[in-house]
Amino acid sequence: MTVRRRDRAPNQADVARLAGVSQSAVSRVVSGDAESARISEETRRRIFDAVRELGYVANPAARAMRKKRTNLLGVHTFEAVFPHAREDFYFDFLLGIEERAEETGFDLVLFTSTGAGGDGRRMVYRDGTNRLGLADGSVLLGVSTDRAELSRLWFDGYPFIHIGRREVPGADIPCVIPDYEAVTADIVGKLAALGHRRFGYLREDKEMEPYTDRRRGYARAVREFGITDDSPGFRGEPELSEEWLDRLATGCETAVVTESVRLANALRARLAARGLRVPDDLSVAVLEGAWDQPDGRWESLEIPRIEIGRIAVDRLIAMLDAPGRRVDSLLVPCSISAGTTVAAPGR
Amino acid sequence: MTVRRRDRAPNQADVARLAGVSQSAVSRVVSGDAESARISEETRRRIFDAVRELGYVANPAARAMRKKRTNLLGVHTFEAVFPHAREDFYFDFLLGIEERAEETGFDLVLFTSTGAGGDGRRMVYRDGTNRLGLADGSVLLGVSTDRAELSRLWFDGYPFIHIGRREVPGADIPCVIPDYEAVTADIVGKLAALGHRRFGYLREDKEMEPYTDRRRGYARAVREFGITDDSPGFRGEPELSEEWLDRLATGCETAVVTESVRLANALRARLAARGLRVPDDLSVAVLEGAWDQPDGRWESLEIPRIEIGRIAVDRLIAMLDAPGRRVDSLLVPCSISAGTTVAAPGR
DNA sequence: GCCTCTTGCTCATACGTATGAGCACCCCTG
DNA sequence: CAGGGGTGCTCATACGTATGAGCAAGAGGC
Repeated sequence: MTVRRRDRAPNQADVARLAGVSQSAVSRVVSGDAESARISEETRRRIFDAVRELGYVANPAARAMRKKRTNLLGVHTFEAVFPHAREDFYFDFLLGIEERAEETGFDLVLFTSTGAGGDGRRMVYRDGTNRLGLADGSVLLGVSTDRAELSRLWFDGYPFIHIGRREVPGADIPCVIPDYEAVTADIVGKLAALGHRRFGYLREDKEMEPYTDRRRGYARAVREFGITDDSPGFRGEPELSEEWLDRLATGCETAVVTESVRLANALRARLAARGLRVPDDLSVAVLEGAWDQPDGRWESLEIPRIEIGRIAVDRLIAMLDAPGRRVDSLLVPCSISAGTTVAAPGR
Repeated sequence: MTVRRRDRAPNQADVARLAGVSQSAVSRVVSGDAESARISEETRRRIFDAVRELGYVANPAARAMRKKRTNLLGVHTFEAVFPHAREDFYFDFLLGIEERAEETGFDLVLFTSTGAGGDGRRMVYRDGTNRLGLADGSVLLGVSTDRAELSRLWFDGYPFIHIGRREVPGADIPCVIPDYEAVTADIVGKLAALGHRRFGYLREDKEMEPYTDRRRGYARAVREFGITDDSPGFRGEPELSEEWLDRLATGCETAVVTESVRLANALRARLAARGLRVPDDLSVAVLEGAWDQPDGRWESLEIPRIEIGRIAVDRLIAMLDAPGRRVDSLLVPCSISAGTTVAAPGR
């Protein structure tokens, strides 16, 4: 006998015909539902024989439509490019998500097509379709989160979880949140323990939650440790101005906390131009995860990204298992990554 | 008015009711089919209004079931763990696949669940379901390819493409293949041009296509360049024996070609134990992609992995667009990655 | 011999979308 | 005003699976 490659996949009806039973009997047996206990051993065998002979496999789309579950978890980023480079901020989150999806038996959909509009924006809703809808639930991430889409997703009752805190009025977005507030206070505490009393704060020109969290943590630490900070950043101005650099040069402040590696690098360069060195003349700590730099490691944060990815998947699955039940956001502690850019105040 | 979070997603029937038209009119308008041109501007507007009001989005499962297209491309590896680490052999393939999927407007499903059986094996067919079936087509990769599953997929008419050559009797597996044969001949040619005439060949103890391809290329080069090779590896024995090392120590052979970095490293270590150095006493080339080593770069291959990933996606899409049409396998040229482990024969 | 319970199935329908066929109406032409 | 042709929709059905309801046959009890 010659096996022919077939063009149409067999369905349960085909199996049923061959086994001499009804389609529903086939469904009961192959899907292993509760009623299937009441199918005789003999019939069951005949059905499985037919399944094997025809090479039947369930149609996932039909199954998904009927059961309203696809066993897929989605991953969507609002950035223009899907973050797949190792260096990328988001890569480790993806790693954790993947690991946990694999362990829990879900497949993962990377929603890359949502960016194919050509306008550089990634949209959830496009052409009258919520692409995420294909997945039972999704993990969202990205700095440029679209609040309107987040809000709509929530009101649509779509199960999702966001990595990083995002707030939308009226909605109650479930997030897994690196605890920037606490670790910021910790890092200030560490500097205070070294003897620093006069601080400067250098902020990004952004008003998103991750930054306001850091600022809240910083402000709290300032109160708590009796620190003096008259820097523009602390008052809310994002400038790294000549005047402030001049003032730093006077040695008035002994420590500066910056919101990003970018700012820290800029600060160091401008200080160097004035003959000042880090950490000898000024201690600098960075409030984000910092890769190794050519000239030493920044005192910075360690965000447990893989862990956060895993947690996000777990919480998402919890939402799927208990629809309707609200899932709270979760703070995940971060640690301090010791670097070579802080020291006891020199003078 | 207070917006309530809804529990059930609206469907076309809901939209139709609100707009005062039939469900099919809604389908025609929102899916933008050919007939939709024959819906009046006025009705179209009413439908879109209703769509907006209800927040309707098409159900992807139902749409997939009806159109038999999900706009999803799958990625399946036969390895136990999904290759997501940068260092991983497969990572760059994934990168290319992702890039191209994004550009062509497909989403990507990472079939991670296929490994959740707990037995360490990744299966396509499990629990009476071909998980890949959810995607319109899939890219398969992995060294430990399961021939039986490959064969079954092919006879089932499922559109897929394999990265790396794999042959299954009776089936006609479409592959995207790094051209190991040609680049192996090239690398031998390069050594021959340096003046090497007596070669040794060190083989892995595996009989898979990627290795037979290399061996074929090597054998061809041996004929073509008039090379002498009496090594065990060339005759088919995978041993790195003491006797052969002794013989190498006599300086009889001036160049050795190995099938893997692993073997090359072992060779170098054993040579060093005999006081021989690479490339001073012996030139060594490696027939696979080699990361940088602590002690210099191996003369080796450069496999255009990203490019291969991209090509795989393109060919897969071609299969989807022309079902039934057979798609040939494609050889992709590799280049030589110059290293520090070959030199002109010294003596 | 009648009733009830259990076993082992089948029937019928729902899920949401897409689409060929068809129908009513209007406009135009001769 | 008959006939033809377009316009703008609706009807009905298919896709493949899952599942509540139901039915026939046999077992068991009185």
